[in-house]
Amino acid sequence: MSLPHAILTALLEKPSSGLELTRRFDRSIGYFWSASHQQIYRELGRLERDGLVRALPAEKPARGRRKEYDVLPAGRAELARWTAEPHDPRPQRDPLTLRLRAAAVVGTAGLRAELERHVRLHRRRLAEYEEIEERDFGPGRDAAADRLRHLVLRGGIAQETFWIGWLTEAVEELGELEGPEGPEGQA
Amino acid sequence: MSLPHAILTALLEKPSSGLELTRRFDRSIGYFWSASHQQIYRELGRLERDGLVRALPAEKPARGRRKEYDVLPAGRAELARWTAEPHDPRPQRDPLTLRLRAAAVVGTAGLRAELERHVRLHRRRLAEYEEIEERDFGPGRDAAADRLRHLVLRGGIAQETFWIGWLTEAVEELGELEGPEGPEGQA
DNA sequence: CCAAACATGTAACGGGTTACATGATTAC
DNA sequence: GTAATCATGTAACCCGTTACATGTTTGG
Repeated sequence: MSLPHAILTALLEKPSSGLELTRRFDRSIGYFWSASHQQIYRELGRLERDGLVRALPAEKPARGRRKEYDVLPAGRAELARWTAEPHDPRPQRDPLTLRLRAAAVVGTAGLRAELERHVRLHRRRLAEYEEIEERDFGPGRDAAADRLRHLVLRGGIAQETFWIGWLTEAVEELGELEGPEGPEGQA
Repeated sequence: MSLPHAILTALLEKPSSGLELTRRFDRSIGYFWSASHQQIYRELGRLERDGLVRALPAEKPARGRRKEYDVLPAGRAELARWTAEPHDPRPQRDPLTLRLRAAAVVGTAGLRAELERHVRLHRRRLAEYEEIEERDFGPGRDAAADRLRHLVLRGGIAQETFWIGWLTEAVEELGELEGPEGPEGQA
């Protein structure tokens, strides 16, 4: 039950239409909570029905017409409640690790290239983060109000750094198992 | 679409009943792919229907009677296919990070204690991993066949280490924002 | 005999994904 | 006018969660 709270957070930062939210869930917010436009419209409907957000009055509301939302007091209260409430970490589900375990049984054919591809993806993501850090939190720009935002960004950077390091180790390990000639299939 | 493949991997490692699988998904496999018994029974039914696994013949199959499964050739082939196939990393969804971002808008009240609780949870998980590492991969015990399993475990250890480090930093940051007297609510 | 533990399920529901539908605005 | 783009939606499906149901074996 986090999507509504992600939307409330986004709308408190800046009132938006569904499409604008979708765009923001592809960038900053999407770095730690992604959502498709279908999810967002469905959830906006519920939040409006439940009195947590409202659509700003438009002259002629209709399908295809831009609808801007902002957060009502009840929405802000609900977000504050949820933020302070304890939640256990979600159960782990990492397909790539699972595939390594599977490879121990059915063979490592093809996995090495895939791991290298993931290294590249994580490197790209890390570069994005570092660019944002330099732009938004460079020397002399770290305003006190942005401390939490910077903290979150550093978390993303550390996370990507972890992936790159571990995946690189995994590639080396597979290399030793497979030998220099390439994959051998069934181990 | 990873649950069936997690089950196939588990069954190839060792043919099991539904309940045994459930137990294993609470320990080793569950460290990177968790599943409830309801999920497991539902999925075992589908895998059997699709000819990927079979229930070992029992004299009188009935509800409440133990049913042991093992993997058919088609199941092994499907697992090998899936393991080698490219898959993009899943979209990020981290509620704790989201809550930090929300806290930047509605205030940090209560969050510090929650972060400290998460640090404790991750420390405990890390201790489990390190215990397993010492038991299974201690000096002189690192057989070549277990290289991949050890690699996966080191990944878990690095991941937990990342969380502990970042969350500790987050606690300090909140401490500075809130001051020594405690939370102040709305920032 | 009865309780506890073992063991296998069913049903309902919400979230996330994919595919598709429809209307409005803008640029050519 | 019409094609592209902006913008909001609907429908169907599967996965994961929660709650509940039912039968079997074991120990006292």
